[in-house]
Amino acid sequence: MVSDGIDRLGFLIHDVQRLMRKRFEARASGLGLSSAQWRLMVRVAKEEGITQARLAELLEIEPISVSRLVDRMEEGGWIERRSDASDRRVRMIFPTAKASEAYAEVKSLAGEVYEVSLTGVSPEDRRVLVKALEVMVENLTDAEASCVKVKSAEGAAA
Amino acid sequence: MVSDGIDRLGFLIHDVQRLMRKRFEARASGLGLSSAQWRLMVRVAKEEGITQARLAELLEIEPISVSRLVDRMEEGGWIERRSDASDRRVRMIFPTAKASEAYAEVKSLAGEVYEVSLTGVSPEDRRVLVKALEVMVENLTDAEASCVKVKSAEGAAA
DNA sequence: CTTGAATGATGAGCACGCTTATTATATATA
DNA sequence: TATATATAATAAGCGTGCTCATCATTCAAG
Repeated sequence: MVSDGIDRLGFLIHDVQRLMRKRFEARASGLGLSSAQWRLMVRVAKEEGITQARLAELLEIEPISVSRLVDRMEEGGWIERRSDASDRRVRMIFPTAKASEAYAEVKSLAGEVYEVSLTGVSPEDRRVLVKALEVMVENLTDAEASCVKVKSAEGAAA
Repeated sequence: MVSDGIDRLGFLIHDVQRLMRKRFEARASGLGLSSAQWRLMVRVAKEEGITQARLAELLEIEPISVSRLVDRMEEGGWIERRSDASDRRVRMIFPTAKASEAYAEVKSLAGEVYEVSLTGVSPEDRRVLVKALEVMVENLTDAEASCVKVKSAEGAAA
């Protein structure tokens, strides 16, 4: 049915993601910051004192993954855990001075990767690309619900 | 400078890849096949008896990663390692009957994921999307060489 | 034949995602 | 008050990528 490259969409997306991450990490490795850590850092910079649970929600990863990521970032001196006096269950996450200083530089690094990857793609096509990717995220996020339903149904049946 | 979404390109690509993988695996979990295993399977189906080293090259992952992946796929009954009489270092990889039987079904599953994710994206925009992704893979593959400091070695020596 | 480099595969151990289960705390309700 | 449920974080252990190191084998030079 599709011979226009759609049948390789998954492979393409996978490759682009892998190559972008690889290149970003080659650039940022001098700082000792991985792409996963950078994603988390962006959220912490936007909302200092954010909780781990909220980070998990925003990053759409599991709380345990945040826990491990924060462990390593705390070890690396990027962020700091502080207790919340009003709710002793939560850990509030703050960027360190080191993180605040590196922020603009890393953001610029990410921008460079985007520019390199989009070389030769027209502004118009860039808009179409971004729009298509946004639609895909929406479609797949919606789809997840029906997916989870199926899964829990399976689980209940089993 | 960029307020058109390009500054979120990495996050978008990351999210789409993660969601597509998640959805594919939710569908294929009944078969016990992960997306990484499926990528390898496609190569093995196209070239039975392919070596692990060649798989690493085609999949652009490290030989050790292929080794582990093949371990689990052999355990899962998807592929079979055979020795090469003419070179006792190599392990030739063959699909099992189970793999051959499942191939069409899994391919169809992948196609479904693509269709879901592209719902609402016009044929024209799909072409632009695929083309842009292909260009990005090229740019990032080229860039990789210049990225690693061995550019001089490659450029001068070659 | 022997030595040494190159190649194919793998082991050890790490990063970052996951599922499942546990602990501590907060909150709603009998 | 006592109990039940919900929430925040973490522990244990797995999959899939990585780097670095190792082993066996092949091949090129001597």
